[in-house]
Amino acid sequence: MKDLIEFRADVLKAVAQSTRLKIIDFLRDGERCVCEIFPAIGEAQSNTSRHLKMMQSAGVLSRRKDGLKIYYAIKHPEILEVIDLVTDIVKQDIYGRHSLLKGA
Amino acid sequence: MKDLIEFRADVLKAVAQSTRLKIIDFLRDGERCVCEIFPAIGEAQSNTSRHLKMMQSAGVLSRRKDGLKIYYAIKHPEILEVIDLVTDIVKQDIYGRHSLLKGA
DNA sequence: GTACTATATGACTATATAGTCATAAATAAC
DNA sequence: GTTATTTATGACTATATAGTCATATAGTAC
Repeated sequence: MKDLIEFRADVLKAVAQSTRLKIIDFLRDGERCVCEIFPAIGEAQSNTSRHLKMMQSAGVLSRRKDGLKIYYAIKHPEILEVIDLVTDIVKQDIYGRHSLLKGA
Repeated sequence: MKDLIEFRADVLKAVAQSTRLKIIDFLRDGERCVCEIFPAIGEAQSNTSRHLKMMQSAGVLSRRKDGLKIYYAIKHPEILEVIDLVTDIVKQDIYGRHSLLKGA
């Protein structure tokens, strides 16, 4: 049976990919249906649907059905804190290291 | 060139795997050499070395050489906050969902 | 120099992942 | 019923990842 460490890895994996990070950023303002999400992030509907399902399975997104549409939302606000902390790390470390902030 | 979103994905990927989470947990108390890390987590030296290198490349670990030994440490304390937040999510959500807390 | 210790890496296998395209399933409107 | 809309999924390809084993590299002790 899966233990705590594997569940933690699953949640982290669910947010550790560019397309999924774009989805999460788009969901910051609240729930959105698939038909709003995939054009916003510039990915195919089928690929977007797979990523949404994956994040829901990991416990990162919630899913609500309303007629034809399926609305996804960020399930735990802590996920946004996680991403903001990682953004801090990147800005301190990697961005500096690669001199991407020449203009800043 | 890599953009902010890809660097964030790299950092998250660096912590989104069981073996690497074990390493990070072991490094909570401070820096350790490879010869201490791999027996502690129960992995082969070569595999441990690859994971350490990967985490250092992503900016998650620092590396210090002292004679024959290489000491790795958590570079940004925010990483531990990230993992603690994810642990909270798992305890709220996944652990509950899978009824692993029957005794709690 | 040799012998030993600690770490990294090349070559490989097996599995997982991201993405595409076509299509299925479910609901809505008529 | 038919048609249109929205989402999910099967089948597939290409790439990435985790791990193993043997060996190379770098430093220490003699």
